[in-house]
Amino acid sequence: MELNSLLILLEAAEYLERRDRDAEHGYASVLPYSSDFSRKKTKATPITRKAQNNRSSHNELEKHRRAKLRLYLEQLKKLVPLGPDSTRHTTLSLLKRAKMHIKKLEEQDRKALNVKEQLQREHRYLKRRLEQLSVSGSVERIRTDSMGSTISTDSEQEVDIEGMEFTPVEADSVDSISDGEEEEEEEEDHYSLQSSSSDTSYTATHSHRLQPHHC
DNA sequence: CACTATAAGCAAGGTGAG
DNA sequence: CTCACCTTGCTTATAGTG
Repeated sequence: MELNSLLILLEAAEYLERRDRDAEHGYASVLPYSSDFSRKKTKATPITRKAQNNRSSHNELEKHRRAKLRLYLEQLKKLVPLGPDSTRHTTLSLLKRAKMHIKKLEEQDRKALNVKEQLQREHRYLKRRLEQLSVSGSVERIRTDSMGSTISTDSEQEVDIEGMEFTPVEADSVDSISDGEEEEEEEEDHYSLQSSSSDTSYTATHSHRLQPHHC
């Protein structure tokens, strides 16, 4: 479905909600037109043949427009997960559901983005650590004097990072991290030096392997 | 540029079905 | 009574014309 149509439908949903709310309070809802716009019926004008033609063609066009609207609603219905009561739904309820669904998707998207950024930071951190260790020859020592428990190849570590799965708890921690995102962004280099909560747990589990000289 | 004609869209009010 | 549909009048945008 075109985004435009969806936006129009969402606006419609908001308008209908507002109208219902306003009706409860006994005052007219604000129309999309100018606020003082009052739709007055004009005095009856004699209906000419031409006017009749115009009118019927206009009716026809209006019918077309409604059909299009119905079509969009049908398409929307396919996109929005409907509840168990999916057999009975009104236009308004469908639009409300669509609105909720979009909000949910936006939230999921935001969370996924946070997780991705977190993983990227960890990836950068580990890369730097690896470089540091290679320079000091630590990696070579690890390879020679350990026969199983330590990391063996770069590719294996790559798999570790890529394969990391975030439990809901981790995702939450990521969320809490994102609250102070701005500071973290500007102090990105500090990431490897200062340990954030998840960082700490990560280095705690991995540092004993990566830093044998500390043992 | 001002005016007019036309098309498209919107909202109000009426109506019938469930 | 609620909802969807229909009709109709009004507004707005755009194209055409003098």
